[in-house]
Amino acid sequence: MNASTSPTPPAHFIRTRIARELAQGLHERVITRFPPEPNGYLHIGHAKSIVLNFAMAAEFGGYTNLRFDDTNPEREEQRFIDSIKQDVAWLGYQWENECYASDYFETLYAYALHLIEHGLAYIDEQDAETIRQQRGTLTEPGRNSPFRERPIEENRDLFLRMRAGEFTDGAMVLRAKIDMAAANINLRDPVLYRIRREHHQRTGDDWCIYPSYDFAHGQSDAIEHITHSLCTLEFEDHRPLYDWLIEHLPVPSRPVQIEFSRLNMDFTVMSKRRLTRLVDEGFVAGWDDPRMPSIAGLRRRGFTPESIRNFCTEIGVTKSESIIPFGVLERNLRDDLNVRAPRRMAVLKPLKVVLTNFPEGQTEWVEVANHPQDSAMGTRRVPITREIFIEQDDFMEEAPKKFFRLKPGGEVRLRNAFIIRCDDLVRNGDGEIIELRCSFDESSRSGLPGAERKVKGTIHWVSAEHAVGAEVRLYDRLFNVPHPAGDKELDFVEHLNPESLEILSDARLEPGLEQARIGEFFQFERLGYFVPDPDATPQRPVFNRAVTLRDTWARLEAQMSAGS
RNA sequence: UGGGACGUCGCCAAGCUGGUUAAGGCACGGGGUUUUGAUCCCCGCAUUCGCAGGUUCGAGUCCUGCCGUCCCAGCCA
Repeated sequence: MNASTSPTPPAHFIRTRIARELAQGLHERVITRFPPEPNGYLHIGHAKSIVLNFAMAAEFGGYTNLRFDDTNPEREEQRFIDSIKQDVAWLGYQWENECYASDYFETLYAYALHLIEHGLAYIDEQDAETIRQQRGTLTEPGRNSPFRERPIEENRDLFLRMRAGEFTDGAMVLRAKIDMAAANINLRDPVLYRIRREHHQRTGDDWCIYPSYDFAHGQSDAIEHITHSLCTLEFEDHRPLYDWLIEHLPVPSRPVQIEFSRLNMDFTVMSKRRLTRLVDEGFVAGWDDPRMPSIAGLRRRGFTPESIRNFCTEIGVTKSESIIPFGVLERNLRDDLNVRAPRRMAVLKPLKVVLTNFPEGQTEWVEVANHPQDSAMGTRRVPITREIFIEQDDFMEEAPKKFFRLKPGGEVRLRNAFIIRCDDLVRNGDGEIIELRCSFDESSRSGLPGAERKVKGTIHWVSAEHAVGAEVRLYDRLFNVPHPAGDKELDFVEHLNPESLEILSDARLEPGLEQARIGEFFQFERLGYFVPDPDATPQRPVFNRAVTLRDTWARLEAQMSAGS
């Protein structure tokens, strides 16, 4: 491990428990695993699990395996394995071993035989529907299968032949012989092996029988000497089965399962099934669409591994269900980038301004700090000319009293330059303002004594002649309700926010930004944090807004309009 | 109605075997600094721990009962 997080990680029940166990000498070190099924991309919810697993192992002197739970070839694909590895590595974690449940198929098969030989498993020839009916309900016990008392030798023979491919898919299954009357339905003779003629991405056609999750997971943990098998709450009911199998099998170690609550966030969906639908049905551009809560999407959007790790640490680990506001993740990004991102100026929606007393054809270069609080980040030179662009939002013809930006007859400071006064407006045939004519105060240049003069507002700008045209993509929440998946009546896609993506095709960037590479990030002053998008070409820069700056003014504005 | 789990400030979340005034973060409110209405810095922010009883000198922490929420009846994971 390597990824550093907060200095003092908050206490949580798993950390506390492990620390106590170590103190008691129950383990020498902690070995964990992150066990994704390769049937989709990783999302922010997985990040919580990844951070937890790697943190526990790292803090207690062990390591973490990356293990693919590939027991169902029907839905698993190599491309998902590749993306998962990329995402875990990008988050900043290095796994000790790359493992696959499928690597243990032979051992698992031997374990199954062991169960059979000890009279603890049997071959059931009933179909799925019959087994389901016999299982009983939440309130009624199940009934024994007519095959439950099949002699050991016969079970053995049938299982051997199952593997040999003598039977058709679904013809029979191997079931654990536990208790059909158990209150816990997982203990009502759960299926351990099923026949499935499906090509496996790793074992090819070697097998036509595949172990179920319950049979594969705990035993894989034991084989890898995992000390703590951390999983989410929905597996709590499986723990008795997990323990039963470990207890009755000649496994090399005895792992324990500990459950914690999964991550939920508002205004998004987190289940792999729903995310897959968004991709497959074209509601988003792909798994790496910047609006997706997938790791790939967040990465493309501009989130940093640090911000995601800090977020996962900050939200804590408990057994209580919670819904974290999406804004918490965004704030973690701001906190990270505020310190590290070089500042630049960019105008998203340009409004032309002519500085009437600025010499025509002249270019002045102003020295600008790359970071207002961190002089180590150096300075750069930015050109200013007679014609510049400012943000359309930074001018109002009829402005409210608290509007500190430019208005007719008003003054404002051009960031890093000088104070200007708006003298005139130029309109087009439709009466729209298409240009401002301003004069600047020579004595108020940055660095001169007159720069001390205070004006209410400071706005950013870019030299018209030098500006780089670019496309800028702004993102808003993917859904317009807090809990899109929680609607009983409406399909969650009905809650998709039609305005989640806004493309600005006429943005003007400070020169130099066209050189930006994937992986770099910037604060466009007063606007937010932006990163180059892979869609960019040498001729056409494309930037994504990862997150806005905190905007107290927008909040006030909203309050004012709501109050009036 | 069976089993498993959870319920501490608007959102997260500490709180071990019961013992002074119920951590911390975020959000929020107020003030200060500021050529980003950003950042940063101060200050404020639960007589109360789902509810009701009980045990105790003393309970968020123990007991009883109730209420609410989530998960489980795939040959998915």
